[in-house]
Amino acid sequence: MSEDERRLSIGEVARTTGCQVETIRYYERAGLLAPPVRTEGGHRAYDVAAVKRLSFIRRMRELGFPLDDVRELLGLVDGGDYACADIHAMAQGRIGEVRRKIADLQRIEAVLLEMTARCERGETPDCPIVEELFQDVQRPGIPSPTVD
Amino acid sequence: MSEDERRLSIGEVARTTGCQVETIRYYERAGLLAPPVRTEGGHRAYDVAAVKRLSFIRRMRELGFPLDDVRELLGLVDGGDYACADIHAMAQGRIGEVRRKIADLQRIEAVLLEMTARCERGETPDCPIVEELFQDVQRPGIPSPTVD
DNA sequence: CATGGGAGCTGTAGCGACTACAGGTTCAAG
DNA sequence: CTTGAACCTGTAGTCGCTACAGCTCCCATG
Repeated sequence: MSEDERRLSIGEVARTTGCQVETIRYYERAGLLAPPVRTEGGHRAYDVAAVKRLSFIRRMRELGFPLDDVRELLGLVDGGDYACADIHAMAQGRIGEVRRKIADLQRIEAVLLEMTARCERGETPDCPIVEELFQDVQRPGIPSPTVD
Repeated sequence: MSEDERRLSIGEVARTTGCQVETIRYYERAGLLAPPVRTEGGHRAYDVAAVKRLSFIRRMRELGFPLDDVRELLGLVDGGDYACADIHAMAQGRIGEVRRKIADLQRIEAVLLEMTARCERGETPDCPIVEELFQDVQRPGIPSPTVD
């Protein structure tokens, strides 16, 4: 028996990929991971390919791709009919989102810094932060779309 | 009747605060906004204080505070027994989170840029991005906690 | 005064991506 | 053979809304 035929339990897969056991089962339910063969007792027994696939999913998730994107890309790879250009475009789109998010967060940081700078953090309930937030004027404000 | 006694419909409140009608009702259910008086027909009729409170909630949300924090802070303000220092600490904590998130996103951006730089976006299915993501080696990687 | 339609009402289900049980079965070490 | 960790299924909960469905209400126009 070669190295490629080794079977791993779901717990071993979880440890090697850094995913949680429940998440792996969730990915199977969600159609991202094919149902593996089972032992006589009904336990999942994964092969090396499944581990690679799961690592792929995990890396895409770490880069912030939504599961729909992961599913799409896996579909293309499975079919073997994907073009490098498509994947490039996907990554480019993601870069745009990340940049927008960074910009939003930097604006939020600036507002928070400005607020805390004016705060004397005393024992009295006269907090300029609270006062500012309770203003009835519409502040120029922080972008609404992607807040967090 | 003074200006302070004017009553507003939920739709008017939504327009002046920039919240959505459903969100306002959700905040009421969630215990952030006291149930307002009702008209004979059962429609909510808000006063000016409610509008201020809702604007406060909205601003905190825009700054990325979770509803639990908003609830807590409103509780303190309602009780009148809050200390400026506590609020300062809360804001400081939030600044830390924002900074961590920015750092994570910058790392993600760097990885995505590096990946796309090596991509020739051709018509063939030999994409270095896909290949990289399918590596079975554990990459140094992106921090797991706050991905997006 | 009737009518139409926009706004409001309640209650429930859905989103994304997990996470956390409860209550059972299997596996492997001692 | 016994123990207890790991596994199984199925369901419900998380967060902060959002989107119905199927009503009722309000008000302006004819």
